Amino acid sequence: MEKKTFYITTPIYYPSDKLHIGHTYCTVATDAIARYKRLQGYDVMFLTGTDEHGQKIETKAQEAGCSPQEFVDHIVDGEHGVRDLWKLMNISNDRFIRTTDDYHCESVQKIFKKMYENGDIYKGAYKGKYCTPCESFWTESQLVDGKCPDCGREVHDAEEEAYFFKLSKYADRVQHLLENTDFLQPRTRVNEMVNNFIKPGLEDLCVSRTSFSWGIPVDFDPGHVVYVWVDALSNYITALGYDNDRYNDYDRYWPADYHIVGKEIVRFHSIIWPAMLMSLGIPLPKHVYGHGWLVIDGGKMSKSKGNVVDPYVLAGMFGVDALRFFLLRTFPFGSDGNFSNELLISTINTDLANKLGNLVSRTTGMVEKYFGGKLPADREDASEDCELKKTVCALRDRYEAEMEKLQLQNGLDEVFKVIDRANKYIDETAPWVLGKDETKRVRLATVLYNLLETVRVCTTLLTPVMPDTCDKIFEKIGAAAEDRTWDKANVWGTLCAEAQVSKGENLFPRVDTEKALEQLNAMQEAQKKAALPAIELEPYVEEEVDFDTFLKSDYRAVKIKNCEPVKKSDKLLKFTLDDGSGTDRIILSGIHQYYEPEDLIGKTAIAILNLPPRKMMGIPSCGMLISAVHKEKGEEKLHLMLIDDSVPAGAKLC
RNA sequence: CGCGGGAUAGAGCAGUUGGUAGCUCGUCGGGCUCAUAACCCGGAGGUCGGGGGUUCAAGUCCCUCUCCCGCAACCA
Repeated sequence: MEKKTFYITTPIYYPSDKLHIGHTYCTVATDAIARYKRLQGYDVMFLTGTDEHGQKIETKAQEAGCSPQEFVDHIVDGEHGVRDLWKLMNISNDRFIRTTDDYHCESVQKIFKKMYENGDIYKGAYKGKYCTPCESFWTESQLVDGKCPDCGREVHDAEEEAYFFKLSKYADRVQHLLENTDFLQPRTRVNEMVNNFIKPGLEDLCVSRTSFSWGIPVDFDPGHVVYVWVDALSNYITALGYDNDRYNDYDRYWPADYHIVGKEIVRFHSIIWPAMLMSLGIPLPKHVYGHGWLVIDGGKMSKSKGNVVDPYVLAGMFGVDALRFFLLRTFPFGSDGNFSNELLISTINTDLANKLGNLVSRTTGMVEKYFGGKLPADREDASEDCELKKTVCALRDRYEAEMEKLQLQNGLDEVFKVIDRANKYIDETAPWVLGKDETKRVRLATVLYNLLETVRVCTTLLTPVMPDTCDKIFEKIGAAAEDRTWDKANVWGTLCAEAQVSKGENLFPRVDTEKALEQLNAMQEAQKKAALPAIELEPYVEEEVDFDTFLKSDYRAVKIKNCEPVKKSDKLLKFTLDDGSGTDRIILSGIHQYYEPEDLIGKTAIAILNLPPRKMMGIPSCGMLISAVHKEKGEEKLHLMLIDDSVPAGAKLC
């Protein structure tokens, strides 16, 4: 009989930087689900990979002084790269796709062309804010204080020729999909998508660019490269061989059962991706699951905060399985979870060392101590065994119910309830008392066998989360290959009556919390410092500015007559200035995080007056105050240029 | 101003269709000695963010307010 298939994917990660604990969380979770399905007997296809194109990579490569391809090769295949990380974390992906793979590029060109030919992609103009020195387009919302977020310089309206996908055409069908099916999970994500993106009206989507070149060329229009959406999202089908000859599994595995994605990219997977597939006329994936984030102290993990957690460090200190277990046991999969080293250590000590590890240790220890590692075959049941047996046999179903909802933490919780029960059972039956009475040998053997069986079932169900550790436990309790299956996980009495049992090494040594925390803090501190340059300067402008142009810039000393925060804005301050002309001048400047308004009133600053007026938060700003900017240890620093108060208002700088 | 999420014992969290408020850590007391100073039992500790409403009954449903976090579109 043909096995049922199960196709599951992680996002393809963007290798502009090393991956962190958040990526690891997502991939480990997906891996555990894939392993769970394999355990159940499914024919599983588990895909992960990297999304390697785009301007950011192009820029990063330039900074590193290598080609974009060399840059991504290093991050993906280099030491401590993406592949290394997944190998370390024992990720069982069946396939790994890179969007720079030849077959993927070919397929994407065909997909793009198909959508163009069926009329869903058309040529138009992409309008945005353009920063000439950076050669970058930005959206209004990306701008920092109305300026280029990369270099801080002024941007101007510009447009470039681009291809657009008729996303709007599919808005109704997508809305129906989200609202009336279980396509997008957990359900809480649905409102977010519909209210934020669909109801205000879906705009057509820009799917090509000419402003950078690191991407898949549009084959029928040189100069254009395919922009991220069509390129990246297509990976889920090209990796199966859609429109290419590299693989041949599309018919077998598509549509996908689950795309597991972080909540930040739910939008792309639940709106754009289905619309693209509708356009291509191919079936939609069954589910998109948007998991939560690991946050630190309630806030987002970020490089600038210097609180990014390195999975290599944690796996090295505590072991891969302990880390995998912690990630899946502790956090509810659908919502955010608060990560901390303290929590990690306490989870390892409580669940893994004290409960699971200790249960295995005391059980196997007693089999060795009282029976030399091999139980006799005779049994003598007692009434107190019934409850344990019933609980253990019912465990698989309870676990399955949670796992099917992808509530991994609840599934694990069910297993640990049984482990707790087993530890209690030892207390109730007091084997050490039985051990002192020669006439109770058979009863003692029964108690220990019941414990071994309990351990066997729990271990089977923990395998998807801790594959290596579970193998070790199976070894210790003498479980044969056929005792380790899903089918036997709700059957009592599977383990051979005279199985060879050995105690061996402890599975999870207790962690000395104080020492470990100290070590971690020291490492993270060192890492933080090493990663950040002491002082970072804006890149120098290579291009020359001719003298006449320079002279056109009208820099003047100005007196700050008044200064107040702009309502509803975190950053903007509104300055009322005396520029010597007799008329007040209003300039807005986004420096509230550096200065309090009352500290600036009465000071003398420098402004350029003849910039075209520009509205921010509805208020026109006539000019710009001049500040000196740089970065210290990665932190943006800004100093407003204040000059001697004896300089009169309006004095020209030249 | 918009959208979404959150607020439950000292800390971190769970609470499905409304029906005696749970778990882990910590804390206090007891038990046990097979085990990784672990394990087992018991106690203390909660006006379930504030206010109002529906109901025989609300942590759970409705309204409103306060505070925290995130998102705001072509940015993975």
